[in-house]
Amino acid sequence: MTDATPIRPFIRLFSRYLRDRGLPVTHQRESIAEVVFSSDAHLSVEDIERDLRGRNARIGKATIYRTLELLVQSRLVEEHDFGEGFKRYEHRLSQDPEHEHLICVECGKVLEFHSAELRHIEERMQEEHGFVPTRHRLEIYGLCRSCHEAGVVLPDRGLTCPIDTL
Amino acid sequence: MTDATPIRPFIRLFSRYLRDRGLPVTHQRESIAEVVFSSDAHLSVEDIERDLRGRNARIGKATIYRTLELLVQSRLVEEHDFGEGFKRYEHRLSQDPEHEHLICVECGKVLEFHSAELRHIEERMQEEHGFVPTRHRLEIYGLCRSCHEAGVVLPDRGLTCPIDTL
DNA sequence: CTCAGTGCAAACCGTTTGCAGAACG
DNA sequence: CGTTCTGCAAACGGTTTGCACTGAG
Repeated sequence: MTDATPIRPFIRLFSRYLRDRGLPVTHQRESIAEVVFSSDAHLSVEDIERDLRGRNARIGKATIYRTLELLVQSRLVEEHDFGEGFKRYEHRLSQDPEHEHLICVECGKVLEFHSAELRHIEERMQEEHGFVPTRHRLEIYGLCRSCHEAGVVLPDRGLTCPIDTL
Repeated sequence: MTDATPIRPFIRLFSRYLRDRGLPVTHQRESIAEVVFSSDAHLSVEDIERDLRGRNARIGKATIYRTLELLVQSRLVEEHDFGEGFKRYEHRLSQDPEHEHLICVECGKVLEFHSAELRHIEERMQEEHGFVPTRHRLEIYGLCRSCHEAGVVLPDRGLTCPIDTL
């Protein structure tokens, strides 16, 4: 998100979500929403915690988790698990609400892309398997341009040729 | 895998992988491989542990984890994380080695499907972003036919209309 | 004033690790 | 026989929970 993008309206959106459900709008919740909406990155809870400390907001980790749960429920924020052993959070405002991820296994950088093909795949699943899709996750792991150009090569530790020994 | 499929060759394949690296081929490793290759399901460590007990093999959980690591390294077995808080394991023999997953969020059933489109998407990423793909993960979550026909509906707890209040 | 939220610390739970004793090669 | 493995139990680390206190409505 650029600095020009005002995040205040997004926080108000979250406040509305809370009020609609009769939940208190606390300073902590607003601060956490502010941090999440201020970044276009895929934030870990640790990232959020650090950012809050930088803003002189002393908020317990438990509150961060509890507030993220609310943000995810409100659909304003999406939860990701890139297999790092912890979750990451990304807001869904002012960007393509449906996008997929390219994840560099070397440097951890995350790029986003859009895929029209997925809609067709989902339709096919409904036709062929009677499966009603509600959400999906497409992640492509590999080397980003800079890591690849830096000559990084990934080790292959698998069997040389599985088939010919059956 | 049908009962007709002999799993012995698969276990031998794993033994070869171990021998090639100078690693001991122990009874425990063979038993664990036997369990994993005997099932076409997506097994949790708990599933494997239970199955081993059923075969009167008393094997510690740590050994199961350590052996699964070897099986994954050998590329004979694939590790999955469907966001349940634990991992699942699936062997890659006698089936489409590259396939994606349909996961029913109601009953947990997992269906597999193949998508030719993914190759094209990966090629596009290389052309457009210079990203070199090594592996991917495509999971579609939703309701399987039987759950959908049973009338299961998923709750929508998000904001009614995010945009119009900005 | 009342009910939910917050902070802290302890609990959780799948997974990993350290170490003494057992097994493979 | 030396090296690696196994089993047990303790450690780990991200996340969740219980509870006394604080604060929003």
